[in-house]
Amino acid sequence: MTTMNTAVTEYDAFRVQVSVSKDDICRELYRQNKTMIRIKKEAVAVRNLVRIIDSTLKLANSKGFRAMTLRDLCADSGLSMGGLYAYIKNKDDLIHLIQGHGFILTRRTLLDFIAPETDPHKRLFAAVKAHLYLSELMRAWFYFSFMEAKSLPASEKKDAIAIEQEIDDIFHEILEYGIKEGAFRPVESRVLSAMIKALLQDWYLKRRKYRDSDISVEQYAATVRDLLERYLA
Amino acid sequence: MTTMNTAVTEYDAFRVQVSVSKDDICRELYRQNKTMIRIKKEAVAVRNLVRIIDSTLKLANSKGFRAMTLRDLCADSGLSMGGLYAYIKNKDDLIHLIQGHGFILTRRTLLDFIAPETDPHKRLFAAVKAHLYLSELMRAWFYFSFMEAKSLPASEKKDAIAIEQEIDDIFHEILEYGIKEGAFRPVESRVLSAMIKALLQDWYLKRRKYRDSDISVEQYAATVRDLLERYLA
DNA sequence: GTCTATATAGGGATAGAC
DNA sequence: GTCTATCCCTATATAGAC
Repeated sequence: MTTMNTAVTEYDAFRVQVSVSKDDICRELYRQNKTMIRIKKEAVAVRNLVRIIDSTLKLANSKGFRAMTLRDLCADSGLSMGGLYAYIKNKDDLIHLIQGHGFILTRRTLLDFIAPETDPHKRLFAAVKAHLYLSELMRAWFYFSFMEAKSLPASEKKDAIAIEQEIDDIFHEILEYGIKEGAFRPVESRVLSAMIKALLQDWYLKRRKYRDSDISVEQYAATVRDLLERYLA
Repeated sequence: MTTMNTAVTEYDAFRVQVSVSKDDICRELYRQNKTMIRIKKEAVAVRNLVRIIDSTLKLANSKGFRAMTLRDLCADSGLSMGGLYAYIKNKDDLIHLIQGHGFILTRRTLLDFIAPETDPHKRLFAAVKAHLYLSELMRAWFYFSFMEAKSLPASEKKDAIAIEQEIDDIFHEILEYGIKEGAFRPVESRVLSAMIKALLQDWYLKRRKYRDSDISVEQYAATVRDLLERYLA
């Protein structure tokens, strides 16, 4: 490897490693929703899906999904009403389209990143970092999913809750394992894992605040680790 | 005082002390908004305001403010459309009506509860408890304000952000003071106060989860204190 | 002060041209 | 595959009776 002048942060490395590009995700979305989408050419469909999802996230996150009209969406994305309706059969399908990936990707990423770690301390920190870095990378998705969770149709809401629970469980398990191994002192692992999630969530819910205070994702991750290490020591 | 068989928790005592009843708050709201409200008899107005606000919080918190129709609201509150419009001039006034009090009350309560404490440890824990207990007492208000913050008209949004900042500052000040006094080790107090708020917020954002896990507000408060004490030691 | 009935607009959804 | 024009319903808001 050649020497580089620019500082490569751990987050940068993470970004390269997961490499979830908009195009990749929209391509996957297209393939998953071929029955609903009327467009046959993949290249065209993916290009428009990127625009649709970008605009939906932007508008819904700034004024709320319900307050966003499809005319707003068309104006922002450059599509016409007719064009838009080649990709969805109704407005709620936009939620469906967006929702599917965020949480599943989170779960996969968390598991991928803790898998190689056997030491409880390292496992815990790996999970914390994976969650923070991923939500940093896809903060619009995370924010949307959190804010519009109540708008989900019953069936999807159940899925969303289940996946949330799984993420909870990942942290709970790491804590329980660490306690059993004697790496952590015995604590109420249920309460603590809930709190860990609260801290991770704040990173994408209050993104602006942290940006204004010049707090980087690495710094935040380090503080969370520090807080947990001292509590568990 | 006579001895009692039922266990009186600290939270119960808090509730008595702040004694923010729905009626009191709605009476204050009525007086503040006399220009907008067409009803002249205070007793009548307050009774209806209680119903309107109760129903709005209930419906908006379950499906979102925008998704809630005024017909929903009328059905739930028992008022007619005409009746409702004696209290507001448009739907957004409902936000205005509800929003005003929560944060201001929080600030007042926080300051009241930390004022008598001089020891940094006690001050910090008093603020934590005051925030948790108040949000427990008025969780619908807190949840609504958080979720509908983006729907606020620009002028009110500015106020809301300013008050939020003030609450942040209260914690920041306690930490800085404690560090200066040597009661706490030197830490990044900005990051930590942001995290404290994240933990406090989670209590009302994820109320169901904590209820399902049988975690009481006192237990949560104790864990937060423990976490902070160990971090700051 | 409260109700019912009604006006109006705005937004979701579609038909059909190109 | 994409656009424009239009349909139609729903939800806000008001007028006017009681």
